[in-house]
Amino acid sequence: MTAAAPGAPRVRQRPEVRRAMIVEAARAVIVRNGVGATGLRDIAAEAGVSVGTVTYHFGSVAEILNEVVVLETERFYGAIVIAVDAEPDPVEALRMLVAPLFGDTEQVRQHWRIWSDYWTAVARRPEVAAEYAERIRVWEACLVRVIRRGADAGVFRSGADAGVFRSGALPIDPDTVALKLAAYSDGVATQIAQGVPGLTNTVALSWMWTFLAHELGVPAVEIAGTGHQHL
Amino acid sequence: MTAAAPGAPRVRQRPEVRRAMIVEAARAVIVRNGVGATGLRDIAAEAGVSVGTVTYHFGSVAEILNEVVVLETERFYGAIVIAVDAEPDPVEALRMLVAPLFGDTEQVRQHWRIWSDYWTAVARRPEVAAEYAERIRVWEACLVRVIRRGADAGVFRSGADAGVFRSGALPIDPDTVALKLAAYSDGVATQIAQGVPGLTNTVALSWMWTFLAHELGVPAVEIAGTGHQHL
Amino acid sequence: MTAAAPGAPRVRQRPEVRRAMIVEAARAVIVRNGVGATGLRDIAAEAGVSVGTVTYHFGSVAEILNEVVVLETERFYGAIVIAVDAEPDPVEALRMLVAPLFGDTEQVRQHWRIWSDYWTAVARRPEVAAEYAERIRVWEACLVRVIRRGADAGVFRSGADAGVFRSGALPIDPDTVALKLAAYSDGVATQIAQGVPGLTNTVALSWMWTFLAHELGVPAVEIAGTGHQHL
Amino acid sequence: MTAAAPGAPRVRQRPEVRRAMIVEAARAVIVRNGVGATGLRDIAAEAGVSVGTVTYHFGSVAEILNEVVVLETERFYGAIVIAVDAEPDPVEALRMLVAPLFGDTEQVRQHWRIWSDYWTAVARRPEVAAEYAERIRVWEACLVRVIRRGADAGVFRSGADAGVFRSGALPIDPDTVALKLAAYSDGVATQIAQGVPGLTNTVALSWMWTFLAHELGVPAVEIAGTGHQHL
DNA sequence: TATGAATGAGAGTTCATTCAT
DNA sequence: AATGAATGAACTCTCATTCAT
Repeated sequence: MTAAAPGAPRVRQRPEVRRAMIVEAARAVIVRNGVGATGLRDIAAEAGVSVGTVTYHFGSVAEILNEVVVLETERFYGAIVIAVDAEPDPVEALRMLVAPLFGDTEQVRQHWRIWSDYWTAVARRPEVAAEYAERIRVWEACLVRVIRRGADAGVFRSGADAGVFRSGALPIDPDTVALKLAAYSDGVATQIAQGVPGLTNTVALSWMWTFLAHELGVPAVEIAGTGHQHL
Repeated sequence: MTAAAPGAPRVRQRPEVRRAMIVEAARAVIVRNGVGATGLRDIAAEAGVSVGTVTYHFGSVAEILNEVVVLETERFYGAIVIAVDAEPDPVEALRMLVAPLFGDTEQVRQHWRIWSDYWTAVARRPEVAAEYAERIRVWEACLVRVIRRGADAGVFRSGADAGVFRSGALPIDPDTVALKLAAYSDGVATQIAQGVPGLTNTVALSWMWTFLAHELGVPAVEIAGTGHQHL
Repeated sequence: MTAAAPGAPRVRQRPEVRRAMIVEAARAVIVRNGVGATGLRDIAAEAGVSVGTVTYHFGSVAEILNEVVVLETERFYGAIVIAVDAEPDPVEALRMLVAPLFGDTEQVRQHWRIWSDYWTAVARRPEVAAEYAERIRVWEACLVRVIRRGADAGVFRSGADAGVFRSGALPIDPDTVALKLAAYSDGVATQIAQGVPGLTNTVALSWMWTFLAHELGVPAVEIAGTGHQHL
Repeated sequence: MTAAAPGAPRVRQRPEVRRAMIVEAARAVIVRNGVGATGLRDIAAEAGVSVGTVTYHFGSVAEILNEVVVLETERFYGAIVIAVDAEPDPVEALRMLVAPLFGDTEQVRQHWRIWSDYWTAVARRPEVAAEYAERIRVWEACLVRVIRRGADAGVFRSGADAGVFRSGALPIDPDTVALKLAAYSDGVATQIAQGVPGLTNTVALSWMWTFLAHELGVPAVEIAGTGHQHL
């Protein structure tokens, strides 16, 4: 709880500062209680301000929730995407992009919690999602770029049927592979969030490497061991 | 609408019958509006009974939602699981178990809608999930059995690193592979539900086959072509 | 205050009964505080029920206000209009219709209070007014009928310019005269509501008779004296 | 919109100037939205100042509304009253005083809009009305003076019962006649505001002349024709 | 068994007013 | 003189739950 003591002196903040504080508070409430249980009064209490202050700075609760997700996205992926786009080696870029998804930190766990809640909340409101989709899908867009670079450079090769039948070199479709990986990582993160025993972030990450090894033919060398341990 | 005609005499039903009718009505409302927008009044109206009748038979709305998911699970997977367990050929059993996930029918779409909504709603209430986990995870449990049979029979082989480096025969862990597939299928179904362009059930199913080809070495013959088409 | 004591036992009423009780309570609040100061909680308190009960029976506060005006209209004018339409003598019918407007009773004062408030509140929402206009304008419609009967029978004659210049028999337009009288009575009632000194209902009524004497040539015999007394 | 350009430097104004600007803005908002929908923020936005500035100059929103009506009254009636009091001929003076009430201009329509809204709003607050009554009733007070002059000069004569029975010369009560006309004009203006079909300002004015012809015996010559046309 | 009127806490939102700057 | 961030009470409306019938 960051909530100010009752009767605390009224402190003025510039709007962008106060907005940021409120969004931060809302993020904390969402992480603790979930999007569905995040109300105006919870946010205000967490931010240590009155409800009036919250509605003064935001037109609606939905606007706050959207801001939280946008903030979360920028904070979580912003630096990563920049670094990845600057990395010349596609294989290394791929590692830099995927590894943070299942880092073993509280920040990662909170990220997935916000993410999964938000998607379900907006699933029935596609018009809301559309407005934010572009800003939110930065990770996936970056992944597409990385895959394309690797495919063009010839370091990624389609392994879709590797070991099953003798296919020649199939062309890689970056959009498809990116979507597959996004779906897979989302699904795995959801399972983790539900507390499946033995499914840690480390294990999840090894699964991603295995998946990419099949899809793009990249070696899953460094952490090869972890992928095979029993759950 | 299943709602009874207005003014129709409401017949007395035995509790289990009335409960089933209400759960059926609740399922319809969830499919139409989503779990988050399913209220007591909606359920009662859909069932053609009063709100009092609903609360007479159920202790809370949450209980109804749980029942819906249990019913959905039994209905969707019940016959499949029995047939799969009776199928001697593990490869055929695997096909029988996975194919229905992304059949191109309204029933399948409704199933995923209920499923994804429920998990997110329930993610914050692990005690609820635990009570129902066993009954809900029948598909996954069946998958574990099938994989174990195939592994024991030697028809499934670890293809985790197939085509990447020359690994010898790694042991298959049925629980792990089942969990992976469950996560993947959930993630893909969520993407479909959000209307990703080009991502149809047919495409999704081909992705599952590809995934299993890598994980278990089973040939993805029948529908091999679809998996490679551009999204 | 009709409000029930706190903790009073929950009493069930049939919907139409409860609705009527709530409308009655809303009427009392409007009379006391005005339409603009009539809120959900005031109505509930006055009716001795919870706010939930009010919203259970009415979809919105606006619906209640409309019901109050409709009730008020029917109660105030219903019997009068029937009697007037049954009265064969147009002059007598006219007296029966106009006299109640400024009867010296609390009911009449309340009526004008509700009436004036409602019209102003609704003036900016013509679509609301339209729905209720027909039911509300029963008095004016009845007046039109009476004037037409009297004009047809030749007992009313245009006195628009009587005493000013020698006009022959001008045709009477019932709609116009009715509208004039409605406007005049509304205006006078508004002045009374604002507590103009010396302006009583009795005086106001004499003004109506004088007005009609000029417009329709009916003698203002009975109360002729009062019209000339100094305010 | 009178609102200042965004980002424009806000000049310091002397209090009476700023007050006048705010009252002017409030008038515009009232005309556009009605008294009931005129809030502090609307006024501030319209005036191009902050809410703080508005409350710095005015103790409450009600005070602003009162000022608007006082301003409106002075502006609408001020010059008229002066001219009327300077006009030696009572009949001509009467014409000069009544004609502007239903002139066919936007200004007139705005005036009645403000006027009717205000009266209903303050009807429940007699203490407010009292404070402003004197300043607001300037028109009525002037009318009283004109009638008295005309009566004293013998050019107005009581026509209360003209054409009905042969009364001798009844004494005219200027206060009563003025109040009657005020009530009538208010009532008719309210009907116009509600959009009664066919009821234009021109027709309304002819009604006023007819009314005064009866009450004071003045000929309704100039526009005599319009008073009789069918609505 | 079944009903549905009644409840009241809690939701988001509005808004006149306060006051530190 | 002017600002505008901050306040909190009050608003309408929703809804799962209770319980007398």
